[in-house]
Amino acid sequence: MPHAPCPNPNASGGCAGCRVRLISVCAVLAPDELLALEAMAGDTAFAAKETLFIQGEDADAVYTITAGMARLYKLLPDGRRQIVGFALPGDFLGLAMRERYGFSADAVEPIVACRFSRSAYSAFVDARPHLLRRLHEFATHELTLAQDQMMLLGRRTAEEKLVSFLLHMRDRWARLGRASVTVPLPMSRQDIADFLGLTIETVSRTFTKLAKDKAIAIVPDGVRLMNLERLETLAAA
Amino acid sequence: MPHAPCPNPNASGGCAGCRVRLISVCAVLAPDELLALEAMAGDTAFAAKETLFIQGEDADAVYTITAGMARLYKLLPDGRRQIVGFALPGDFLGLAMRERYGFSADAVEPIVACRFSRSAYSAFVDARPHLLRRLHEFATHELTLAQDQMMLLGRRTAEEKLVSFLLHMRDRWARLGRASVTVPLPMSRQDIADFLGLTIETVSRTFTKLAKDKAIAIVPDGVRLMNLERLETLAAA
DNA sequence: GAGGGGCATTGATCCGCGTCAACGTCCGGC
DNA sequence: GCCGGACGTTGACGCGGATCAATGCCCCTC
Repeated sequence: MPHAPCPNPNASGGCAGCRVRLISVCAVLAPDELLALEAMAGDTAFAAKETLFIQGEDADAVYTITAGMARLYKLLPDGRRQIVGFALPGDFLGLAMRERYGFSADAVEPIVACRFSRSAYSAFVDARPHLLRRLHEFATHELTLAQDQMMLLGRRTAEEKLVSFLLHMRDRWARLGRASVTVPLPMSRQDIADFLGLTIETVSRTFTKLAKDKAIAIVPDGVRLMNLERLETLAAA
Repeated sequence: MPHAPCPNPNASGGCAGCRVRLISVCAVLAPDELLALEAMAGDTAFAAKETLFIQGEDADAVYTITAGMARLYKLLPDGRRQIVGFALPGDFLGLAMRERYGFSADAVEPIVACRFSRSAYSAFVDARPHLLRRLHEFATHELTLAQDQMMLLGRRTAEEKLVSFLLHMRDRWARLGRASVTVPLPMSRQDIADFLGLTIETVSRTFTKLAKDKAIAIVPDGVRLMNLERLETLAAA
């Protein structure tokens, strides 16, 4: 549920002034289309740990994240969890546009998201093939990432998994204009473990080992990449 | 490379008579569009183990499989392999429509595939939003399957992996009109292992264990599901 | 600033699956 | 019908990462 004081980053300027517009699906929309979209959009804020939606629920809304990070995950009946992705500003939730959500999503840290009713958004897309094309590009990009993640989960060691993850996160932050050797990791160790198919203890031990080897330095809410060459060798192997 | 005697299943009737048309992306095309598509199509046959394309190559063609099974896989520099999917009749290879192939594909058994040059196909799609929509549905379906596979690879045990795989293959054959408790498995044990993130020995041992438990029976080129209830319990857990 | 709860780290031990090795089975060729 | 090679199965053993358990470290609350 949206929280009361909504620090809407789009408040001034609307969609045209949205700071994630150019990296989101909205980048392909013309000014008049942005205005039409704006009429459908509802900005919502979510507190840390708050739920956006749950796997199996009626998919009545789609979202573009404008601030913060969400985790997307599936659960087994016995509680085992697999995080299938982390959503950052500019990311679109609801590519599938199915009747029901295929995974659950909740906020790692406070989030602001642009919300659309699925039926309205679907009609909007149907009338705009260039937006559909954009959505398809996003979907195939996600599919490629998912296949990379299959390789990681099925065939890589714990150390390779963690290093690949760090380099991947660095690249994602870089695309958001936050290129740095310091990689923010707002998610918990448990989240990282559930993304990489490991346990929290193995994640922690592997971080410690990499830090001992001076490949990384552990800093508050993230890591600093100290030896990129070595890290890239570990990830490539 | 295509082999000489090409047993083209579409030869009589063209696209309109294609036996996978209604389950392929082509199902949404009108008769006149099928004729236009037919002019672009080239049917090709591949022998078992023959390569359709290799990861990283220029993606100059897209395919719809019309007969046989292909394996889609990624390799690490040291030879570790992850199979990201098996393609069956009706499946489309080239959803991404990127400059380069994101994975390699080769024939598990003799294949017949409908081949299109990527540039021509891309132009064809651009002029037909309903086909783009169909491709997007295929892409999001693949994405959902990929996320299920992430759950399987990251969080399931060897036995759960194998049972889930068997039930999944049964459902795929069923959608092709070959519903049966006997599940054909034309791929090798090594292929199954590389799909499930296991070794060939573990796959073999797990098959033997399931057969000893009378949950399955191992038959030439497949398995017979003997105790569906038990198998479904194992897969759900 | 004392208490407490959530998260992370570290150590000891265990075990599922990988590794290594031997053997069996099928099948195609000559 | 014998041979050879590819593929599959089975057994013995080892290891990477899971499990179990204790401790540490924040940070929040009162």
